[in-house]
Amino acid sequence: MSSGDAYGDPETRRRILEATRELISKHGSDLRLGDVADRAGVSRQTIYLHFGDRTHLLVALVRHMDESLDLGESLAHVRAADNSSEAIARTMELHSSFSAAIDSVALVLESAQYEDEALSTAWRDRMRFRLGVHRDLVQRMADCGDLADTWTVDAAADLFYAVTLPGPWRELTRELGWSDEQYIEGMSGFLQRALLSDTDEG
Amino acid sequence: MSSGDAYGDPETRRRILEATRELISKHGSDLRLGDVADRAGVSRQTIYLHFGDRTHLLVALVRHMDESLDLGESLAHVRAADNSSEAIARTMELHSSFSAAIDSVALVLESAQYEDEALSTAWRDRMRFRLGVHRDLVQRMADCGDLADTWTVDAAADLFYAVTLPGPWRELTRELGWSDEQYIEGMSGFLQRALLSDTDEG
DNA sequence: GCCTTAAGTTTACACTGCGTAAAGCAATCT
DNA sequence: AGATTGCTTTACGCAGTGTAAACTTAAGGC
Repeated sequence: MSSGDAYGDPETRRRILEATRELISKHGSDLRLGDVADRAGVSRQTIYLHFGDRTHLLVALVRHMDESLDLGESLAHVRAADNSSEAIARTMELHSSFSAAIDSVALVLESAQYEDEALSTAWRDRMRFRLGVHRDLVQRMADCGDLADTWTVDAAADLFYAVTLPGPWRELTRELGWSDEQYIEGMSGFLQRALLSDTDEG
Repeated sequence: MSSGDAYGDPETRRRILEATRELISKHGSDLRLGDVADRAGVSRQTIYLHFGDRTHLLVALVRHMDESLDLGESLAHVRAADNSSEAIARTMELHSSFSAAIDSVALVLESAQYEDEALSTAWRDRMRFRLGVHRDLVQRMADCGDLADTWTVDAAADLFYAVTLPGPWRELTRELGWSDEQYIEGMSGFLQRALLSDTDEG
């Protein structure tokens, strides 16, 4: 009912998802399905026909955004870095642009996940993937001998991941007035000092 | 109507706030005022008499928790540390116990702040205070010459603050299975390496 | 003892947003 | 022509918030 078998015209579906994304970025979690319908140029019931309920609309939105953002290319660029310091810097560049793009949706999903089973799994899926990316990165650092002795790969990966969550990004850039550059520079330096061995920090 | 002039019996007020806290830790942001009333042994209308509406109940809860937690003592213990490394470690101990105590409420407030003016100011007030505590701490490090040259006091304070927000704590301890000790140890080491000058990391 | 005020209860109701149900309409397939 | 698909329209049930008004109970003033 929810995942594979899409009801109706894919174009209509897409328009609804786009409308949802736009309204979330304006009104956060208190978006009304009626407004989404209006914005998509569709009746409210159509949303129910396509997605079943509010929750599954948001779940679909997560997938939709992942698909439309096409992470693969950016990740390849990170992996192409020829030293650990540069890899961290490129990761933070990616985080910066990515966070800005998904923040309003992330905010809603983050907070809804603890009240909603389906949303929770969708969001945690995403986060697991994110964690995996960081783990690979840290593993590479370790393989090069760049990871400081203090850290196991797992511990460093978890910290790298946790510290670059949307929350801290939001606080620094949205509340404390850091520019994108400041965030990238600051966090990169922070992580390089914390994770890499003292010999080659950059 | 909301802040200074408290309506009714302070004891009743306290019971309502306690009930709110307990129910939030169970049901998160979808607590129902009816349930709060039941739990507090009071009619639903009494809540409205005391707090006006749902929002101002939550605002009052923020103040209530701050008062009941009595931060002062713990902060004194942090300041009594005789080197920067130890100060960071003690800060993380404080964060650990504190985060666990307020997490469920923090989660609700964090997410609601972007939809609700009154809640937003209440929560940001709290966060400003938190930031100030970290800034003082970093200032002390700088005064001792322990802060790494890379950092200005402001940048280091912002990062210290942002990285120790409830979000990362929640992710590490709740989702990635870190124990309290692991969080304290891991984050302390992380911050010490990142912020302190290379000569004396501990 | 009587009056007043404060604190809280009870009942009732309006409003909003979610979700469901059913009938109808237009286009397309066969 | 008949059936299916995609969507609309109208209608309704339900839960939770917030408001209003009338009633109860207890404490204080004098």
